[in-house]
Amino acid sequence: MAGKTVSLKVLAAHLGLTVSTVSRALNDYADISPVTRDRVRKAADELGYSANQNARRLSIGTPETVCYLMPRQIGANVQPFVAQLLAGLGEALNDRNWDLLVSQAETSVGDMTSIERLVRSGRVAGIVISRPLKNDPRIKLLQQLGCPFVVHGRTANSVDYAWYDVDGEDAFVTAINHLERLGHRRIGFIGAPLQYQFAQERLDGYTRGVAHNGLSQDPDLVQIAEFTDDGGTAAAGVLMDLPNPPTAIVCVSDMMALGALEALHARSLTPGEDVSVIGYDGLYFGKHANPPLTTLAQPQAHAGRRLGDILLSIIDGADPIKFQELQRAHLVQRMTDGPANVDAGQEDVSVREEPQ
Amino acid sequence: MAGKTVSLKVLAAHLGLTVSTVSRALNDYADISPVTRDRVRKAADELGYSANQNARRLSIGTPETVCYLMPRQIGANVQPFVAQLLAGLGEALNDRNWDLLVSQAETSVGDMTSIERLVRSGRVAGIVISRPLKNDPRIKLLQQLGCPFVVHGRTANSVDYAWYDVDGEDAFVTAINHLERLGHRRIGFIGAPLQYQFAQERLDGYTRGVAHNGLSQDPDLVQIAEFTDDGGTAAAGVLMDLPNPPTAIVCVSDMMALGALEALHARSLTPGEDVSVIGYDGLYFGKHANPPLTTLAQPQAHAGRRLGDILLSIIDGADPIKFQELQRAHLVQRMTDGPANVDAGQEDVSVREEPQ
DNA sequence: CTGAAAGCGCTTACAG
DNA sequence: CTGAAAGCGCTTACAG
Repeated sequence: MAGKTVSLKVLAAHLGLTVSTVSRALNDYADISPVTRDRVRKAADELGYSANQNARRLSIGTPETVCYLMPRQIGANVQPFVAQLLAGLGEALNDRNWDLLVSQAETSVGDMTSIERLVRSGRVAGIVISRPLKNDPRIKLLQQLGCPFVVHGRTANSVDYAWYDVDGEDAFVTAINHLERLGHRRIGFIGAPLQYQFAQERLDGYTRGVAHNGLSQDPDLVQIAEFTDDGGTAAAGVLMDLPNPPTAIVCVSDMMALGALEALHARSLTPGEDVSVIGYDGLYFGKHANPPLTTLAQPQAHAGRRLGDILLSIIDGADPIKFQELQRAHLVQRMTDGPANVDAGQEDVSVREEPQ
Repeated sequence: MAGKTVSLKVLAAHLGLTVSTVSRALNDYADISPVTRDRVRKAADELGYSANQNARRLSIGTPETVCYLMPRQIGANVQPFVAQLLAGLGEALNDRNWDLLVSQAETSVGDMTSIERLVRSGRVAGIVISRPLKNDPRIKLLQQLGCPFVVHGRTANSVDYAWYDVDGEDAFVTAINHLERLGHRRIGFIGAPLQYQFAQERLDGYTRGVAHNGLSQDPDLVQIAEFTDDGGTAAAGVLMDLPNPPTAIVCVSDMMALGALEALHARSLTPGEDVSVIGYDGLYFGKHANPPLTTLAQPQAHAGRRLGDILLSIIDGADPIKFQELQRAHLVQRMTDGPANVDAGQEDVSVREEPQ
């Protein structure tokens, strides 16, 4: 019923003042008498006045809005981190009463078009993008458009823009070191398509860890598959069916690791005893896997907040390259890592190679 | 480098026309000569012109924007459906080039304030809210403000607004019927705090199913707990430690069901054999639970798209109460449901009641 | 301390 | 078919 929206003009008339005075009173101009200021404030509250933002933003020349470019689903994966990221971004923006827009394009080309439109039509003052490709054309576009942005993740060449990422390479070195201490010498790697930078980074970490520890560098131990649980199952199947299978497997994501567990179960192998498996992401859900999944957990909780703060700083004029922040993942030991059991793998293979 | 944003005025000057003509050419007015129209279009493309939306929307009198009020986390739960919902909403809005805003308040009171501000400041033409309370004050507020909205879920009294929901009551009747056919006579219910309407609905379904099938109506079989996996573990613990424990348990969410599985494992009970467990949500992840979780799956995929379309229809003037859509959940049988095993439960209790 | 006026970048009757 | 002008609802120099 209070459906009628009240404008500055109406409020001013109600007070017997001009819009000019009322506007300045509401915006805390110093040259407004305290008495008037309070009168105006009170009336605004009573009438439920709230400045029309389209008008205000047109006038002040900024959209006071930031856009999160939601990543498309890769494979069948849901994106459990999106809600958390948005909450954090929103928190950062709330502090100055800015708005958060969400956009998701159907295709990569669509992404380019919508970024260009979003910026050119003055709808956003900055953009956050997630999970970039190795060589992501959106970054060059944003730079050309002169639009402030921050990347959640990194590209191959990440020197000249702002990003916030978790050190996947370091994480995989950590995983390999851990497995080496448990006595593993042949460790498999289940990866995702390498056009994603995160996939490449994690493979680099695996490669470095394996070399550094003098472990087997058998190329068959590296399996790239579709970025889903089924991809993980397929890749683990290939690994375990090798003449000389690994005693441990590291996976680029928890979802792929869960798939890998299925492949072990199908071969009557016990994860964590016969074969160790380590995932990546730290999904809460892994706690309830069969058995509970050991994983490299990313510190996701503050990513959104931090990305928001960084973007606002850049919009305020800070130099983007001052914001290149690398977080560390940490190992969360649950039940799928354990001492190397060389026999188990071998035995299994010989059984399958000599059917009854 | 193309950082300069080009305005109508610049474009018009470039063409030797007035902004009036150029604007109408771009907006497909019939009274513009085809030749001019094409010339204008071409120049706009070349200069990368895109109408400033703040100005445009101020002029046409609608924000062309819709807001999704993101639910706060309940307990430790992530909201895996948020990304999917946003994608669907975005799809519906994309068709007319509208924008999607996301807002999350810290508190319920904050929700009220931000809704009022969002509407009064002319930032949004409509709002989508998720997971309402039994008696949700936001709904009355939106009605008073005269702001078009649609609810994802329902309140206790849902006659006079638009909603899109899954029939939780029906789903739980289905679950009870299924378990009854498997021979279960004592079925436990693990619920969430009843201020959420979905929690009440699902309990109603349980109650109805149990009564209809003449099963035990022992009040101890109903356990309300915190809406998390730990809550599920605690509630299942209470149920299984009853003198006469249930042979099956239905849970209001998959997350709580996963917690319940832990309680069974802790008592060396095998889910699906000794005690059946059925969850609700159809989380993909349940596939990898220990053992894979039987669940009532909600048809989530199109919720966002449908909510978006409904909201746009209402904004266009349609009567909200024409949009009250109830979807059905369906049983996804994985490994945690099975024939009643009355002995197991009893045996277990007696063992615990007579320590060695 | 307050008011009158211009301007933000569009759209859209209204003339011609 | 095109142009000149008013208006959307604000903000902000500029007078007084």
